[in-house]
Amino acid sequence: MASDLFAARVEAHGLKPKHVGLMVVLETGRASSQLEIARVMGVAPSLVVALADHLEKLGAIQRVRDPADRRRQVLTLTERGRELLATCAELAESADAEFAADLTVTESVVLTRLLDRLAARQGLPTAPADRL
Amino acid sequence: MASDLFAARVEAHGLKPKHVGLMVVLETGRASSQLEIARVMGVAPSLVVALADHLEKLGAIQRVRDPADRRRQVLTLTERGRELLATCAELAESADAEFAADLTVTESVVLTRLLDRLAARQGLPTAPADRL
DNA sequence: GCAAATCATTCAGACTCTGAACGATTCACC
DNA sequence: GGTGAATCGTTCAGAGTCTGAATGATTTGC
Repeated sequence: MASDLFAARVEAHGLKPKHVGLMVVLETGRASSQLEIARVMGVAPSLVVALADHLEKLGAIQRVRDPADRRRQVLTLTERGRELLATCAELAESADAEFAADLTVTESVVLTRLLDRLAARQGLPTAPADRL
Repeated sequence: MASDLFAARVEAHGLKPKHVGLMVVLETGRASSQLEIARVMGVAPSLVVALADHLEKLGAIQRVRDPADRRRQVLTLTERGRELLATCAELAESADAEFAADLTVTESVVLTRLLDRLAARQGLPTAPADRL
């Protein structure tokens, strides 16, 4: 619904919503290896490879072999990645704001609180990562 | 979110969410020719062809050339189609109910009213056709 | 040490949807 | 009335996204 708006805008930064989702996972420290990320995001590991390839090419993340287990690739956000993520957070907020433009303040507060509770119940992150 | 649940369940009836969306459009009389349907649903006309083909094969709709303009195909719901649609409506409601299981009654009422207003503002049908 | 399991990667393919053609029909206009 | 432009449905090739099986590298269990 409003995610389409968000998707269109992050595209200007060379990103798809799933790329942002991956960065959110990294930022919140919910996973570091690619397989963990795949599980958290609910997608196939092969897709994480493609997403990480792109993010690495953009300079948003770093891929480092875990010295303790050299099968694992440890992904970390770079400074550039954090900048990008901050920009995307702003885009998400403004998209939400536009979408809920004709709600009163109290209404929108009520709405976001209800949705947060539903998201939590669903085992999802409470943050704006519901746009994968 | 909850639409995934809905999608999985209508699949048991040989339908995708878009098929249900098309039937809702017919039921609400918002369009009859295929091109109108495409515009209302926001999809390409060629997709409507495929959706209608499938629904016709299931016996849910009828395709009749408009006598007044023989370029147009007029789609109408059959009795079987109305039955299917009723079943889908139940599925949608139960999926919603499960999804909002741990909300109080007043909370869920507030939520649906807010979402309805947002949908209306967006020019969407107020009905459960937000699952396209 | 060696077999089995684990992680990342590649690749083919399924699925959904779009846009450009094309045939049939209707409309505008002279 | 007749002709060219527009409209509707349809087909088809292809883009985009995602999955699952196969492969290679590495680690773990025993």
